Amino acid sequence: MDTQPTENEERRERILDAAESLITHYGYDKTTVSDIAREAGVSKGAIYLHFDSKDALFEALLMRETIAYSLRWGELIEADPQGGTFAGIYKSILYALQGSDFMMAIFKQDTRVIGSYIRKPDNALTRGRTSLRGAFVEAMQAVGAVRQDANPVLVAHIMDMLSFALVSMDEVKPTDEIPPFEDTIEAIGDMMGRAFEPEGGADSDAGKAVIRQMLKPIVEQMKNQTDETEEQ
Amino acid sequence: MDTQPTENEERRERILDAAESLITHYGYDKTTVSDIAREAGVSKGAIYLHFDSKDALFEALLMRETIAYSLRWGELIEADPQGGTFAGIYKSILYALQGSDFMMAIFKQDTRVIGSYIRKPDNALTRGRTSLRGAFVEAMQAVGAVRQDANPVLVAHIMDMLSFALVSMDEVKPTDEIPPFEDTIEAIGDMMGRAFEPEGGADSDAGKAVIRQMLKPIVEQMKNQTDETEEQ
DNA sequence: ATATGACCAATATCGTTAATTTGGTCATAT
DNA sequence: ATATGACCAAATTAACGATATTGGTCATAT
Repeated sequence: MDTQPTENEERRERILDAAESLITHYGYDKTTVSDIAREAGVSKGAIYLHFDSKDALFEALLMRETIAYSLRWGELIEADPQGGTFAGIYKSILYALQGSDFMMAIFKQDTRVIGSYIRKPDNALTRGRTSLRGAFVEAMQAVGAVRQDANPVLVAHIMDMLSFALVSMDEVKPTDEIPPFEDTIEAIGDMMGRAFEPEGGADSDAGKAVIRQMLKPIVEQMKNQTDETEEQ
Repeated sequence: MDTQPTENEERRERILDAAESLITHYGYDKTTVSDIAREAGVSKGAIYLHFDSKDALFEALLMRETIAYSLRWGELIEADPQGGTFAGIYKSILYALQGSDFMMAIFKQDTRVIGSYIRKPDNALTRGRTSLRGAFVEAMQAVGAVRQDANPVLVAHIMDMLSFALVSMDEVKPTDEIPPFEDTIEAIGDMMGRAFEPEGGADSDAGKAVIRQMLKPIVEQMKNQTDETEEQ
């Protein structure tokens, strides 16, 4: 149970770093395993000591980035005293996208980045896409952070729509007509607060508790993931 | 100044009908001029008596459908006593999309439908995409139908995001996880009302006046369009 | 006058083969 | 033990002439 990464773990991370950079830049299809090996400064064979296949490498990257992304918005929420309100949480979820072109590509299902991976049956993207957000809205409603008369399914769907549109509008409007990322997120947060939070304003701490509860399995899954790696 | 359509106008409409059906179904590239002629029951040469080129035909179709779409939501607004509120107007704008697969494809910039047309420099889709909605929100604000402290540009952008996402979510989520069109529109309308209408609730008639004013040039353009056709 | 469809140049698609690249392996070196 | 990169079968891409299709025209028929 050492906390500092072994040489192996470090190299695994380097490979994933290289893969992330190359795939977000050139896409899954045009990025070859040799490219990743060269970029990571390891031999091609070494890649296969860590991952069963190119697909498995991509899935590991997806897993790592999803977890990192979740932890990132978790931290944003904790850092802000008012971060636990419904609007505050959603804003953090959107803000945390900033800087991760990879996660943005995943959110917009960018076929140029994901390439042929998406077409594979039973892939990690179409699988596991069970509406986690519906449950989140319900939980927020249960602690009084969301208006009681709001429909959780529809609120969750609007959240999905907005996060998708946030990262996709560059394909619809010319860039110079799109407001800055931060401005848009603030406007969305303001709107969500007015529309879905209860009259009196919501309790931030209750919301933070919901988030901690929801992040718990993710953090644990991260540990399992590390264990599995060491088995290989 | 006859009100009933001439034989020529009727045939022009038939051609556009055929084009709309074929293009929404098979896309711009795979729909040939001969296909349109056959479907419309006219010769290929006849098409060129009405339109300069395949591109011009597409642009005429786009124009016709945009005008028809605008008149449709205009009517929906007039028909509803509360249709002139900010939320009411936006709901009508979204409802009017229903039934027109062509307009939906335009809204989502569906490359399968639009095909190579979009790639042409200075086409009718990228041109004329000047933010009409910003002006609309400002006008609504001027008559007190939108909160004074709302940023018109950002409100307009959120409207663009939501309408884009409304017609595009089928590419992100499996169909069975997407709520019915009507339910989503109602939820969006409810949200927009709570978030952007002034406290006391807005005056519906003032909003209708704004809409009439905005539709006026469109209706006139429709007349001009008809005149131009007769010149050709 | 008006509409037609055979006709044409330009472009796109197809069929085929050759050449290259790719994911993945494994004998070898360290 | 561990890492390497030459190596391989499978798949992708390039090349390219043959074929078919397309947008657009115009002599002809009505």
